[in-house]
Parts: sequence; C-alpha cells; structure tokens
Amino acid sequence: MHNIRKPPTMADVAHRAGVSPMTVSRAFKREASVSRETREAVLRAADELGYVFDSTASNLRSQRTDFIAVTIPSINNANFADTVRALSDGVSERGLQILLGYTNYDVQEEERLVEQLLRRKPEAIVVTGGKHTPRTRKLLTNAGIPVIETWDLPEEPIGHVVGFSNAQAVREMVDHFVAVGYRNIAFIGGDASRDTRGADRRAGFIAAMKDHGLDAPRLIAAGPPPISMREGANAMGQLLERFPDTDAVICVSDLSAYGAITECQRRGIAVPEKIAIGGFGDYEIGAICVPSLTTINAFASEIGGKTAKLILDVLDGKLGEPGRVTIRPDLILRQSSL
Amino acid sequence: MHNIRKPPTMADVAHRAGVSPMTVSRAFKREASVSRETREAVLRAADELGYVFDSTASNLRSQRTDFIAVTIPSINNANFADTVRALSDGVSERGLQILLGYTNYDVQEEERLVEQLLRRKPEAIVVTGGKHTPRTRKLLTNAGIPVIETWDLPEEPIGHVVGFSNAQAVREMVDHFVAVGYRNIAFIGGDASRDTRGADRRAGFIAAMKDHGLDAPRLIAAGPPPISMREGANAMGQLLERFPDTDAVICVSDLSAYGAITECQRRGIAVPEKIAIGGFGDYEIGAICVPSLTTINAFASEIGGKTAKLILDVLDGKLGEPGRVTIRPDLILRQSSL
DNA sequence: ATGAAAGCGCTAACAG
DNA sequence: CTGTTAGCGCTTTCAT
Repeated sequence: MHNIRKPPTMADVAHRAGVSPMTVSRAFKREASVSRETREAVLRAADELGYVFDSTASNLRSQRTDFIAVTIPSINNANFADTVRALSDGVSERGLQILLGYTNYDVQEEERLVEQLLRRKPEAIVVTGGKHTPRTRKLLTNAGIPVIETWDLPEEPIGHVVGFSNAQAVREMVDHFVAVGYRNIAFIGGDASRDTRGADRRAGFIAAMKDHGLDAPRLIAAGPPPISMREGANAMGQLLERFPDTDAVICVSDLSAYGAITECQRRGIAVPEKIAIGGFGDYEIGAICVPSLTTINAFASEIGGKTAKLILDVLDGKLGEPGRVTIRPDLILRQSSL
Repeated sequence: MHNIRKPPTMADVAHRAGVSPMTVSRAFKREASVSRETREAVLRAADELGYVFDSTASNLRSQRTDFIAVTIPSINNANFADTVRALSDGVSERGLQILLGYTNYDVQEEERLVEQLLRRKPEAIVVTGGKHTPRTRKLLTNAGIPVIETWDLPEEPIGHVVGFSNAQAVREMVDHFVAVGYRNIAFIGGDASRDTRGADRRAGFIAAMKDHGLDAPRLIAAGPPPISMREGANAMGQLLERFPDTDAVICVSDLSAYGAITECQRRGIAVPEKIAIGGFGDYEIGAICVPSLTTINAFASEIGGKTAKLILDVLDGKLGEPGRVTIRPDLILRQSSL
C-alpha cells in the first residue's frame, strides 16, 4: 500500500460498498432515504477506508456552508464569551457552526473581518454593536443573508437586532445612586472613540446626571478599550486625587470596577462608606468579591440564546420582517453601594 | 434590475472588465502577475457589481481552506483565550484563519468536534491537552495535516507539541511552600475524570507531598470543571470545616483561588497569616486582588505564539521532524503566601 | 501578462 | 430506495 496516495473520496467508498456515490452521499445525511443495511454497509466501507467527508465540496455544490459568522470586540471577555457560547449551543442543534472573529474594538478591523467572513459564505452573520464603517454597512446590506446586530439598539438597524440600550442601563444606575443620596458621581471608562458601547454608557451617565440637575465633570478616561482591572485601579487613583469629594463611581465594566475597589482597599478607603462603586456586566468577580459589586446584568447569555432562536426562525422562513428583540438590563444592588 | 438574481461570479466581473475569468482570479491575489491597469479595471468592475469572492469554490479547486482548526475546553477562560488570540494573530499574517470549537472539558465532545472540524479540511489542527479517545487519536493521526497538542506534555504525542508539565509546575509550588514552612497543605480541584490538566496538577501535588514525606489527605473536589470562583469559595468552606489545621492551599486555577481568598475574608481568616493560598494560571485577578495571589504563570500567550510559529514552519516545510516546544512555567510569589 | 480547457468532490434535479 | 447526469465557481495546467 502506498501511504502517499490521495485521501479516499465518496467514489472510493461507493466502489467498496458496491453502491453509487449518490447513495454514499445520502448515507451520510441524517434524514436521507437509505435502507438501514445500505447505510451500514456504506459507513463500514467508509470506516475501513478512513474516509473523511469533504465539506468543501459539499459547500460548493449545495451552496450551503452551515457557518454562522460572528464578530466580537475581544475574544477575552466573559460577557461576549457567554453570548457566543449560548449562540453556539443554540445553533449547533441544527448543525450550524460558529465562525468567529474579533475586531479588537476597531471598526476598521471590523470591516476587514466582515469582508473576510462573508467570503466564506455563512448562512447568517452576527455582529456586536451597531456602529460600522459605511463599507461594512454596505457589505452587510448586500450580503444576501440575515444580519443580526447585538449588544446595542442601533438607530438605523441593518437587519435584525438583539440588544439593549447601554445608555438607558447606566441611566437606571444613576437614578438609583441619586435616589439614595449620592451627588458627586464619577464615571470611569475607556477612550470614547473606539468602544461605542462604552461611549454610549458614558453618554447615558452624562445625560442622566443632567436630568437630575447635576454636573458631570468627573470623567476619567482609562485608556483604549478594553479597560482592564489594572486600568480601573489606576483610574480610581487619578479620580481620588483630582476629585477628592467624589462619593460614588460608575465604571464601564465590572473588571474596571473591581480594580477600583482594590485601589480603595490599598488606600484604606472604605467601600461603600466613603465611596460607592458600580460596575457593568455582572461578571462573576462582582458577585463574589468583598464587598460585592453593584452592577448591571445585561443578560449576555440571553442575547446569544435569543440570537440563535432568531437565526433559526429566519432560516426557516418564519420571520417576515426584521426581528427586534429588546433586552431589559437589570440593576443588581450589592454591598459596594448603599 | 431584478434584486432577486444570483450574486455575481468571477465570470460576470470578467465580462464587465473585458477580460477572462482567469485574469479576474489573478487580480484578486497579491502576488499574481497582472498589469496594474488590468487589476484596477477588474477591481473596479467587481466593486460596481458588488462582487464578493467565493471562498467555497476556491477552497475546493485549490484544495486549500486556509483554516487552522483549534479546540479549547472552554471559550470562557482567559488562559485559553490568550492562547487563541496569540495563535490567531500569529497565523493571520499569512492569511490563515482560526476555526474554533470548544469541548466543554469532555473527550467525547472533543471527538465529535475534531471530526466536524476535519471535514472542513483545515491546514492544521491544534488541540488543547494530550488525552483523547482512541478514535480521536486515529482521526488526528490519519488526517494528513499537522497536529499540535498544547497545554500538556503527552507521553505519546500524536505530532507536534507546545506545552508544559502541569504536574511539574505544581510540584515547584509545593517545594516552595514546604521550604518556607507549610506542612498541612491542601489541594482544591475539580472532579478528576474530566479536566486532565487539573488531574495532572493534583497528581503533581500528591507526588510532591510524598517526596517531602508528607501525606496529602486534604483533597477537595469542587465539582465538574471548570471550577468557578464560587466553587472555589465553597470548597474553601468545606476545607476549613473538615481540615481546620490546614496551613496552605493550592488551587487548580486562579479563579478558584480567588474564590478561596474571598471565603477567608468573609470568615475573618487572615491570608496568608492563618492560611496561605496559591493559584494557577496568572490571571489578571491574581495580580490585582488584595492580598495579591501567589500563582504559576503558564505563559498562555507564548503557547499560542509558538504554536503559530510552529505551524508556519511546518507548512513551509521547514520542519523535518515533529516539533517539541517545552514551556517552563514560572512560580510567581505574591502576598497570599509567605 | 493573459487565455482556454479541464476538473476539484460533492449533491441538486430528475428518473426509475 | 437507488442511480445518472450535470454543474456549483473557482484555479490548476498548459498555451501563447
């Protein structure tokens, strides 16, 4: 036997099993009409030959790849990971597979990524966020497949949406903080230009403060997103020095908020007695740290699960018009605030 | 214009640009020999038609997909995310794209996943860990593409390896703990059957204790992997009740170790004065929490980066025999231990 | 630098 | 339930 020969094809399997290639093809599908004995004979022949089904040929001929393309800002983020996992689990039942890429919080990178993903001919594409370059919008609009924007409520959606208002979510935290008596409230976030969800949260903060008749001069930019725990800690240090009268801080994520808590611990500043802290995203750290962290649950897994359901419905033709699934984030009160 | 017509192909672009399809194909490649004017005319025609290159056809004809298949236990783990990001960055320069799947710490799930991934005809496959089902081993061995096992040093590697000894890494922490005076050392990990890296760490713990003439009865199983912060905290509670004389704990990951720290904080037990705690993985939490966490840096990003380099070398034919890249984890001493 | 012909391995479409 | 024919959209190969 030559070991350097080409891998076996369906024709080889068909020959060995004494059937036609078409029957082999059918034997590899769940629903296809093949007699039990024939299927078993085919699968046995395939196994003996070490045959591996070739999706690339199947993809071209059937014009189906069973890919769902997904873009997320960062692969190293528990919120987006939760969304992707739920999405992946939801569509895998139907044999659909996630084709994942990350944008590094950069719309130019998103444009390159979207173009690359569309070349693979996915059945649908899920993007995180509702802000894109004009070319990205055009590519998505003309792709001829379902487009789902998530983690945001875009003003002019491209297609379907499964998301929430980042501004509104933060507004509710501000409302609560003001109601319990905080006035000199600060916001720690990333440089606004890149992370549009972070920018929306900051805008929601400023607008809410204004509605309460409060100024919002206490804005700390902690660097380009994503903001790490360390950067949250550094930002807290800056805040304490520049605005020592601050009585509460809202952070763009739980990670930066936890960093802020640790900075207070290192400086001997009591949380929440001297300063209250709120985060965003309901990461595990916030539930378990001491003091535990007041935060906003954006239901990352639900976003993924509902996106999966939406995709399946659209592919089944069950949806006449673009879907609009609005998530309502939950304010979770814990020990880090009154 | 009909909007429901089929998307344009290279033939359509060729027709519009007044060239042959072959020239269009060449115009879309970086290196191909096409005159500047011709290429510009082709790309203009493509843009006007809204043409999107079809990878599925290219994949079949050229027998190249430019996919690198990767399996990780969980998509929601900062260590594996770091590896995947570095790997992705390393291979993307050459136009290679990651095709990612997760096994949920289950070798049966790994088998299904590997089979599914191989059908997509990747250029190489990277798996996390060195323990597999017999069928997975067979599939990988016969795949005819480079196989790279990572995050482990398998006794019988399938192909290439980029990893480290989990047992040895924990042994070094035990050696240090014993050297500074701890004797009643416990280990908190997951149920052994599933997370083989976790099991290796526990085995390394037990063996190291034995070499120091110490028994290792203090083993807390915190549930099926991955072990969360919460499960680490619960395990710490159990440990304190069942073995109150414990003077140090080594946890299977920084996440469970941080949970253990918080449990001590809730119970008013001083770390490290009453009990020392060590983790694994050098997650950001361990560097910033108070007290900061003694841990082991397994160089997750380096694993990804070196795997990328290995893949590129193999695909370039620069490697005659299987590559063996051994990472040496670093013990990082911080405030949670003496 | 460009073109013509052939075919990658599978499956849609149709036939029986 | 099974088989035959044709072709998915590109790129390999060979010309010029």
